[in-house]
Amino acid sequence: MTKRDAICDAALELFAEKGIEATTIRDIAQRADAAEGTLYRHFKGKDDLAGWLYQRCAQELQSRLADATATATTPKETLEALIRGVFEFFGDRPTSCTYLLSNRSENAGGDGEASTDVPPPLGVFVEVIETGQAQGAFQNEEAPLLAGWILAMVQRTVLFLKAGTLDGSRASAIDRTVHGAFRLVTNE
Amino acid sequence: MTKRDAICDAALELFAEKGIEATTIRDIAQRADAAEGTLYRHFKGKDDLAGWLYQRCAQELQSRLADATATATTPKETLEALIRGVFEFFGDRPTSCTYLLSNRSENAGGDGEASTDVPPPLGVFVEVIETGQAQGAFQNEEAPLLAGWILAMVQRTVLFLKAGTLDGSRASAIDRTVHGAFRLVTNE
Amino acid sequence: MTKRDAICDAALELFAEKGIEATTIRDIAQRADAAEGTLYRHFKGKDDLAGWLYQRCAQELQSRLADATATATTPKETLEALIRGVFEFFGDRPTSCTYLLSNRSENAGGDGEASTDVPPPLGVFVEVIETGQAQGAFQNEEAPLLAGWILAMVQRTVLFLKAGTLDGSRASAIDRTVHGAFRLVTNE
Amino acid sequence: MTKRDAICDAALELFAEKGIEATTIRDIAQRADAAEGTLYRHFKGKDDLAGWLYQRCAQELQSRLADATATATTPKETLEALIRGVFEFFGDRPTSCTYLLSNRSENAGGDGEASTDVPPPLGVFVEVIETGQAQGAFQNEEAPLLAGWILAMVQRTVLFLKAGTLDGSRASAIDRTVHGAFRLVTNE
DNA sequence: CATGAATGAGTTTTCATTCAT
DNA sequence: AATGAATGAAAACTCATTCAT
Repeated sequence: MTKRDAICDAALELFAEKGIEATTIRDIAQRADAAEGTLYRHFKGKDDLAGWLYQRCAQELQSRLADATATATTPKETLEALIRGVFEFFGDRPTSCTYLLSNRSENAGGDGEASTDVPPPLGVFVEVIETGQAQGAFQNEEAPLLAGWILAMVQRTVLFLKAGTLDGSRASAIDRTVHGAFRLVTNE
Repeated sequence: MTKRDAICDAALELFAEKGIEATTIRDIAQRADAAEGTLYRHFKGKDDLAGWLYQRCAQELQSRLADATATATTPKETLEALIRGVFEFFGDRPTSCTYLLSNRSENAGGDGEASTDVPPPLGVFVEVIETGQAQGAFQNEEAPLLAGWILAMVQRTVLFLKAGTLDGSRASAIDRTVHGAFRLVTNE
Repeated sequence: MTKRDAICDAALELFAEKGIEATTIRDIAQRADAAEGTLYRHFKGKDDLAGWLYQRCAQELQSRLADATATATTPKETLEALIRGVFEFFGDRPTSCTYLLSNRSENAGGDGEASTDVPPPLGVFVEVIETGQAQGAFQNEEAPLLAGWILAMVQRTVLFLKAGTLDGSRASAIDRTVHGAFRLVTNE
Repeated sequence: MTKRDAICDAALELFAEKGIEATTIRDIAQRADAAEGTLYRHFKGKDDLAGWLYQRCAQELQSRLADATATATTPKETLEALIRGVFEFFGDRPTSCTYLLSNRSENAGGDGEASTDVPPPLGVFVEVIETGQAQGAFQNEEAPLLAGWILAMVQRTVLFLKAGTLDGSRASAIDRTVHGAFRLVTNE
């Protein structure tokens, strides 16, 4: 593992733990066992690093969701695959996910979408919902709003799981979230 | 209006606009037309001020929701009143609401609940949902989870309203959120 | 007791406890149960107050030493009376004494003598010693040096008494200091 | 010479000249020709720096006194060597000595001994005096008290020397202090 | 590539002093 | 006389960034 990777890992952890602003270059360097100056050999600065990590996390989630939907056929199946994909992403890459969903990404994205605190996979959800609506499987609510709601539910469930305040198992929480989302979008 | 109030107002605005960390004491003092030292006569420091504002906002929302539910009789009506109460609070006190729902309050609360990024009114929602479940009006999903989901939906809708990315009117968005929440919790 | 007196008492205590610089106007006002501005009605500022207290303490010690030597006849008796007078002063006015002997008076005196950290009663001691030398009772060492040494011994003994690190009683420590001073100055 | 050393030297000088509280970080940085922030790379803050300097000075004096007593055989000789050692230390390291003896070290030491304003070498003096008492060469007064008195005398003489208020030469003042200490402790 | 001491601008904080009440 | 909120200048401290090694 190169110093660059060590710095990325350390920064991702710290950004997820304390937020970008509260994390200092020295914090990152210490956890990465690197010198402070080394960071500047690979990134323009802290904001650049944060933006880069954000993009990397978003892309990873994106490609993971693409995989998740590959085998699904109906809109309902696809939506379920998407939701499970987000949870899976959280299981495998908890730090990335925490960072991505924590609303801590703040201005890390740089673009306008981030400013509304909507995580990047929103678009995929919107597409699926629109398809479902065209097929009459989903109710006719504004698709971005439905997508936003579902993502918000997932995000909140992830936080509950992290906090350990839910009754059943992790798998059960995921099942219930899928079920909840279906209640929200399906026609009956 | 005293200088203290001016400082509170200025700080609330700035915290909502830019977040706590990005707001400097100087920012606050300038907008409040006060000297920097004046802030320290009334608060221990920025964090103390942020915590105090958080408590004040939370209490205001709390009492507003108490009022909102006063005339409601059935759980369904109460839940609707709560949701509309949150939206109303946002209409009347947009800054307080933005601050409260922005996940920017970060560690301003100081207590455990804040750490899961759950806004304080969660408890009121949980109570109503449990009552509804006892009466057989609401489905038997874990009450805190349902409450969390609904609050997450409301929060997201508020953000969409702020961003102006929704199709219909503000009133329509509120109606649709109430409707969505019902789909989530009611037994058919 | 007037506010002015309360302020003086509070300031003297705090100056003795923490030193002049480490004591804030607010500290004084709080302990005196007075407003911060009240101090400025009676004194020009903190330094003025410190100087005034220093003078008052010094004068009190001075007059006490004058009394103490009133009944003494020989230089030896007078010297003993002076030393006991300083200890007595410390017993009756511990705060004043602490302040006076603490080398904390720093630049409170304003004059040159204070800069060498020599407490004001030095002059009285010098006179007695010179008289004793003229009568052949005391050894012919430079009188200010002898006086400085004796005062230094007394000061150190006072500190030991305050710290409670001495074996015998307070009275015994005083006796022994007198005895030690005699060894230093008498001709056999 | 590194910046760190420059900062230490500058701080020691300023602490000795004006005291710790009256010395600002900017004072130190300017005299050391360093940026203010540089100080914080090496020390936690002013108090940390002061404590570190205090320890360094105390150790230096300690080791110097150890050297001074190496060739002495009798307790009397050793005591003389110690006293001359303190004066020598003052000659070679006037700043360190001034700082150490100035009662300005205030709470810089952090330990209990410093609170009684007793400079660290007290212990060495106590040992020598106890040895002398065991051999019958010194009078049977409490050893720490005798040691405290002698150190107080030396300290006062040093201040007189700095102030230039003594009649004879520096060497003579030292001789006379040794002589005075002997009067205080020897049996006849 | 890697280092970490040094920088200095910006931020927080303190506190003696003033002044309207 | 007494008050205490307000001031603002100065102090302490932080930290992203640079650069010589």
